[in-house]
Amino acid sequence: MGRSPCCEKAHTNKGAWTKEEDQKLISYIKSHGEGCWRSLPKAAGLLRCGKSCRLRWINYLRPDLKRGNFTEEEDELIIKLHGLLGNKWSLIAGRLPGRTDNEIKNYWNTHIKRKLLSQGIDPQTHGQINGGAAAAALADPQRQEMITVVQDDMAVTKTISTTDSSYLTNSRHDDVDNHTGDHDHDLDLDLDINLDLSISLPCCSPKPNYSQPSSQANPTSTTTTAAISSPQAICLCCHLGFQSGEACCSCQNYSKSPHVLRVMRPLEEAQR
DNA sequence: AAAGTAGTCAACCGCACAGGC
DNA sequence: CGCCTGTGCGGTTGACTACTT
Repeated sequence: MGRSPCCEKAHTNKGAWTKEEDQKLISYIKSHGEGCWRSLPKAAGLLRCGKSCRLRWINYLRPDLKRGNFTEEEDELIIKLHGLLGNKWSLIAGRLPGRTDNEIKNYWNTHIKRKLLSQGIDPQTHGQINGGAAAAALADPQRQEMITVVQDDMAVTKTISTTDSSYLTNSRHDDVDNHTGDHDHDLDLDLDINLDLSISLPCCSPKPNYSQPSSQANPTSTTTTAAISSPQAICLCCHLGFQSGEACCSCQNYSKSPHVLRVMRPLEEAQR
């Protein structure tokens, strides 16, 4: 069937953005807010495709972007998150305040890949290039990552078994829902998933939407989850090597900030 | 100084999904 | 239920810059 083009390409500019275009986009979004990207270019007086506007805003013009070099801590976090999530750049970016998926993707491809290769680590499997130990560990059928999800508004949780290693290597954010559908027996509940992982750098600058009234409307009922209350689980942050309170905001602040996803694993696995 | 090469990163492309109709 | 639209994502490209010869 084929999709219709996202815009009338014959009348749109392409390539690098000019300062004038940037200014138009910024001032339009400042006064009207984000959203409705398809109609935005016309409304803002831009000869650009809506997708192009969105990309420009998200990757370059957004005021909360942190420009500049990545820190060692960010490096570490990206590597660890990539080991867990694969090429899910948007999810990884969600854990790095002020960084965009495109930026992280570029950084991965230009810096981290090379860094890992020079250390003899396969950037895809995160295993030793000659041994592949980590990849083997990932494929271990005994391995069970317990992901406890705290959903923003519904104030409910669910636990996902990720015995299937494809969950870690192939799933998109939205595939998780498919995954849950395919493995209902692994689930406690059949609900939507908020993939807002509660992993972040020590600075832990909160995302703006965390403070939205709707998210805070009912914080108390979400604070108790099976994983939290269970002594048989540890926080992924801790598992990844961060000391409690160092990078793991959720360990310390979880009860205060329930709108997080905690990736947990059984204690016996962690103790192995 | 010029040419060639490598590295970086903004931007584009195509695909998939959600939701409305 | 199927089609269509809007949006977001990951992969890729290509322009620009830095470095080397």
